[in-house]
Amino acid sequence: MSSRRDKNALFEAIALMGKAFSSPRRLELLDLLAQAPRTVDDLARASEQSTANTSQHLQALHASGMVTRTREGTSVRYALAGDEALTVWLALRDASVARLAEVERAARDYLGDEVEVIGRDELLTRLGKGEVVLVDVRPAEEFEAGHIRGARSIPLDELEQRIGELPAGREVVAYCRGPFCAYAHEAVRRVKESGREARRLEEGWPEWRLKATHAKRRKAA
Amino acid sequence: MSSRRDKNALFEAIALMGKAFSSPRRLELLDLLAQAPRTVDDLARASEQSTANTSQHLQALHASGMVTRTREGTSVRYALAGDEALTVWLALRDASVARLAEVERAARDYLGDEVEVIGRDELLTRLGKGEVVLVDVRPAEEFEAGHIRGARSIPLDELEQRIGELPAGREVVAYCRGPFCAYAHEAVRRVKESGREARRLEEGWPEWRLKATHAKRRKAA
DNA sequence: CAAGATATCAAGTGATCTATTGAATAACAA
DNA sequence: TTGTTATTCAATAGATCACTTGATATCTTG
Repeated sequence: MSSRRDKNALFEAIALMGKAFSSPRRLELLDLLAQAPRTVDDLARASEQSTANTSQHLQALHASGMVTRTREGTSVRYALAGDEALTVWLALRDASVARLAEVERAARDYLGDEVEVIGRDELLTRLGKGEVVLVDVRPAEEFEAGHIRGARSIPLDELEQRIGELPAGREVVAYCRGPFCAYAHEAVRRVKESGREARRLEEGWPEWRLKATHAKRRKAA
Repeated sequence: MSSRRDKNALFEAIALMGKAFSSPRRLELLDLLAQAPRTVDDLARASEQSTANTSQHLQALHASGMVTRTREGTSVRYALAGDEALTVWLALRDASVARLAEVERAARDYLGDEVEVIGRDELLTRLGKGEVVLVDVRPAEEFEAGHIRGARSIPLDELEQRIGELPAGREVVAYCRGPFCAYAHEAVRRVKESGREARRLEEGWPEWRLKATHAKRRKAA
């Protein structure tokens, strides 16, 4: 009992999953998969790297237990492996923001000026009163794979044309993939330019969904 | 806006923290630090590796933002960097158990036969009724650094001599560092050999503490 | 200030990881 | 079958990482 060999084996096994988080490319793939399942080719295009390299990283992620893989005709669809996997990724992301100044700096550079935010609770109460209109500005496929109840889909690149669709007199709230996603920031800026009130939802879709299922489970118990 | 360079920088910054989890040695150090702050020398002994190597890994962990460092006279004390850090580590640990068969196998080899467990809620109600006696079987320093309210400290290697201290007629519940810690398993086996009822608490100290502070915060809000 | 303990640094070696290239395979459609 | 598309494999060069050894720096105590 308590043998060094067994203990090493245990931590080596955990490190197998840990390796998933040691490469920026893999993290970007995880971030994309947190929105919706995708094919290799799709992920390669979205992360702007070669297909071969994407495939190799995806295989590494699969070996680490973070993603699942299903063949669909000629292509292969990868998906995040359950809520545990999502939870780890979100925890790492949040911890890195909290503890590493580099991440905050990089995020500021990437996202541009901060815009006003609204939190989960306030959004829910104002949505209930019909005071706001909630817009999902991610690409349409991601909206279809899952979205916040009551949101309408206007992908960022259609916002300019379709801004008239939004009912007047209500504040606009935009959300996208998460705190590092530039879409909602940009959307809020554009809506405000058109002379309307707008804020960004603090949460992105993955963390919203996770909190929602937790709440449901707590209620059920 | 939305430039590839900035996006890469962002994920590279997060991967800085991610690298903390890619080495089994570092994971073992994190696991130890989740119990209590410790000095380099102490950690080197506990993880059975050279001081120089331990120091290097600890510096890597420090660079990754997972641990803090304070000089104390001639030695340096490392500690986990806040609840965010603990949360990531626990999330990774749990996800790896859920997703990787290798971890379960390694854990079984290390821990030996499973013993009966008791959950958080049942323990709390039975503790309230005075039906159980809760024993912390970790080393005394870890008990001193923090423990479950109402527990008494009997380190595993003193259990044999001190087993008489335990009030008769009450079930014994033992806990230690977490699901991969062999102390509680072994303690339960020994207590049962002496003819008393005993179970192992499912949670270890770090996750118990984290849940407790969450509950407190929810209450405060 | 000298001695002793603790931690870190520096250099080196073997191992592992990353991204690239071009070839190989699998599923499908004509 | 043959061609087309999507994915994976194999080989490789360069970079990074892990661990060792021996020297160095820092703080405390006598």
